[in-house]
Amino acid sequence: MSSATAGHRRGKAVRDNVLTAALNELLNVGVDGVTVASVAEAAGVHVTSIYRRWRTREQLITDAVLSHLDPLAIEVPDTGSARDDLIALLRSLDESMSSPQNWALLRLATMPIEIDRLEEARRRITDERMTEVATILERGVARGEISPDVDHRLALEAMYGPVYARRLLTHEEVDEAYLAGLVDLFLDGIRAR
Amino acid sequence: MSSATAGHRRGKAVRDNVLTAALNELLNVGVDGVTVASVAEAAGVHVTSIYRRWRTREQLITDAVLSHLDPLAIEVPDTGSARDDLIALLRSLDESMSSPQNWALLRLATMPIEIDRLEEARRRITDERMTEVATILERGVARGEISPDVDHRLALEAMYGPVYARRLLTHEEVDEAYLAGLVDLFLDGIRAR
DNA sequence: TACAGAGCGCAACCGCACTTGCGTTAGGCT
DNA sequence: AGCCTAACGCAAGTGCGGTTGCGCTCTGTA
Repeated sequence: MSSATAGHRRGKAVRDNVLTAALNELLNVGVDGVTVASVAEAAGVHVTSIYRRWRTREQLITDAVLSHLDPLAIEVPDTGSARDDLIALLRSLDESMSSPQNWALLRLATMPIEIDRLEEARRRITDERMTEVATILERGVARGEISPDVDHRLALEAMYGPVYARRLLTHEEVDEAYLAGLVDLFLDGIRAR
Repeated sequence: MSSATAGHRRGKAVRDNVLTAALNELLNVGVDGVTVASVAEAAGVHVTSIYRRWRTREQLITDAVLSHLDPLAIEVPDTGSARDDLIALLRSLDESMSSPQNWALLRLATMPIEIDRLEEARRRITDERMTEVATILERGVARGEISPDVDHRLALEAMYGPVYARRLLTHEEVDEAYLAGLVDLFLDGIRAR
């Protein structure tokens, strides 16, 4: 009794069923189309059982997305030129937002909910991206293309920000010319010389 | 009858009452706290009448925000240095997001709703900001600080993007050091020289 | 003044998120 | 084997967003 595993252990199965059902619903009908009732039915579980484990619909969706997170597994681009590497990096960021899961994750992040796991996942993803941008920049430094005293974290935010803004805010298209223009701007700066 | 003003003209009063009531509710309880019922009660109007004019709660809120939009009326900073001007510009952008109205507008923009007036308002605000950044950059060019062949629109997006991203996505603090770092990055670029 | 019809009040209704209370079942433990 | 109890099933209910149909009321116009 003193152990944490008192009572039934069917809980695990229920949890797994619900989460996969929720993810399927999410991929089929989108973030806004997911209803707790439909998830419950698809999982062969009662609505009450869902609300016992997840307090809100948002937490359920968040958990479903996080527990089946796509392994980013990005090939760090290595074209031989820092400029092209950075463009490829931004393109891969933009393309990743086409995935329903990642898009759902992004939209959840914009909502005024404090979910620790969300915060943690965002940080994890950011860290992965950080290593990529670090690799690219360091290769660029070795080639003499990139200044050695660049704050990687700041550069990451500066380059990702506009792409996020277009996707989330203005909903404008993110085409190749835009990405190239951004990277060139970041490379050369706007200062006169 | 052939005129567009057939029937009652009480409509105008109802519309105004509802919109100001909605805005008050918005300022008091926040975007998510606004309920159509409470707005109706505060406006002395029935819920049905609201739904006749605005199809959804989102459209009501959007209309309320847009019809009472804060006149931006930004003083274009003129510190004598393009760097400080740009920092001040970003700071004023960030501060504007502290306003409940502007914050509501921003959050509405991130939602998957197609509201023409929202699109239009965003464009209008962007255009106003564009003239500011253009002024700053041109003054910088005249002083020899800024390169003359900078795409103003791209520069605007590039500098605003990270600020938006922090506010909307990571919810990290936007402090003076961050803004200064961003501006310096944009000024000098990351290319080695 | 009287008509016409647009605009509003009103009530009833649906769907969904979320809650509560209680009965039931399925494990782990002695 | 048999108890204990956590976890689930179930039913009923609340509140809010959104919709519909009908009847009344007010106002511009004939």
